[in-house]
Amino acid sequence: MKKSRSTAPPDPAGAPPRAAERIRESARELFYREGIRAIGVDEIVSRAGVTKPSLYRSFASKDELAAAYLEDYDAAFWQRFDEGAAEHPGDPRAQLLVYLAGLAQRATKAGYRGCGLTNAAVEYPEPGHPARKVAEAHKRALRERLVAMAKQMGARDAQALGDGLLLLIEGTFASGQLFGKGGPARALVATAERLIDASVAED
Amino acid sequence: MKKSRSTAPPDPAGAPPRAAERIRESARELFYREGIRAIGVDEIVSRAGVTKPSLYRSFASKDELAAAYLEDYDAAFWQRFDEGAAEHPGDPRAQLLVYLAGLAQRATKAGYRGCGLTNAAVEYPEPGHPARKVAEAHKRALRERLVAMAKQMGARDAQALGDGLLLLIEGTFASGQLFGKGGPARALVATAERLIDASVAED
DNA sequence: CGCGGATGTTACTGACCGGTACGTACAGAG
DNA sequence: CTCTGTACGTACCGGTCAGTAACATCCGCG
Repeated sequence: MKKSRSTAPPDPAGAPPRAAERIRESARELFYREGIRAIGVDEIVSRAGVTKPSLYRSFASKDELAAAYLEDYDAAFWQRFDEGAAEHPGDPRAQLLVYLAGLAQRATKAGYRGCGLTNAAVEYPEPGHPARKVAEAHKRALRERLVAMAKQMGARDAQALGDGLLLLIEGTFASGQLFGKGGPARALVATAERLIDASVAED
Repeated sequence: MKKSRSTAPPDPAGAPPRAAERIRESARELFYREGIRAIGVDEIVSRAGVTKPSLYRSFASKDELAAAYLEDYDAAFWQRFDEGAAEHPGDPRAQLLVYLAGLAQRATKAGYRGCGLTNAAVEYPEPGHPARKVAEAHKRALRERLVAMAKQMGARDAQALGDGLLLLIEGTFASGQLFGKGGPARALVATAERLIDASVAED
């Protein structure tokens, strides 16, 4: 029974599902759900339906695979962040609140696992680690983006408002996976609104 | 069992530094600094100057040792939280801000590692894990405490203010270890003040 | 057909993991 | 002095980890 033969889908657009791609997919699911340190490479390749040498032909090490997973995560984050913003062109306050509303909804569901990038930084405190470098770069970019939006909103102190919003977002990532359903993340939008309003008001 | 007096240790006072205590100490340092999954039991006992069987005479497993470490961490947290509160009896706003100011200072130093309890929950997403149970119980208690303080402050919606403050605190834990020195945690106190003021104002 | 690149197969390494069977040093009781 | 309980160390277990070597197979292309 060569079942693996029949399970292979007829690749539609000429591009066959490369082994590296399947590995990235299963790494993304398993690393995010269980944590990077908790998942061995054998589990990843077995879920991807490939073998270990295929993994090491595309990735130099497990650490580099973790970094690749985080780069995928980073791209997916910005896509979600921006697609909400597109609904309200020129209105940074509304743009941010759309993202926050979606985040709050996800973070108050059971089984929520927070931000893969933040989680990776928790798992790898060592400064030079490939995974941590990706996570830190992402968070720096997010901070800059939030400060820029705060400035567009007309905040008296854009840095302070941007940082305050970042604290709320990271707090949602963390408490979402600590409390699950009905957690404090349900207060996210109202808290952000209150904070923004108090930060752009006239002196 | 007859009058088993021999079960009690012979010298209750002036007890020598027992192996279990030294293990707890080194577990606390290593687990917090490097992460629980990153540290093997060999490293703990070698740092404690004892041997592995001594560990397993006092703790049923590494997971139980991790839970014990988190219980110590929980006790230390509340001691720090309460000792700041003692400076301002009857003034919950000032009590909270004292704690937040200290937290912000710690979280903006290089090498900050966040909250050991939150980190443990990130490392162990599995619901029934001993370490996770301690972490979740701690966070539930913290949430209740913050909501109670919000009520004392006269917030219109004490649950919302308490949850908002929890988001800020967790966000500080996370972003402190992501950004290190000069991170967004420096905005913590001002943000909290703004949020509290906006939550207790008259309608 | 033959070539070459990508993948699978099998088996292996050395290090490390959490955990344990068993021997030993010492203190108090008789 | 022996008996006994306790606290500790020595040496080891089976399993899992990340990573690799050697070789077989598939498949598209010329």
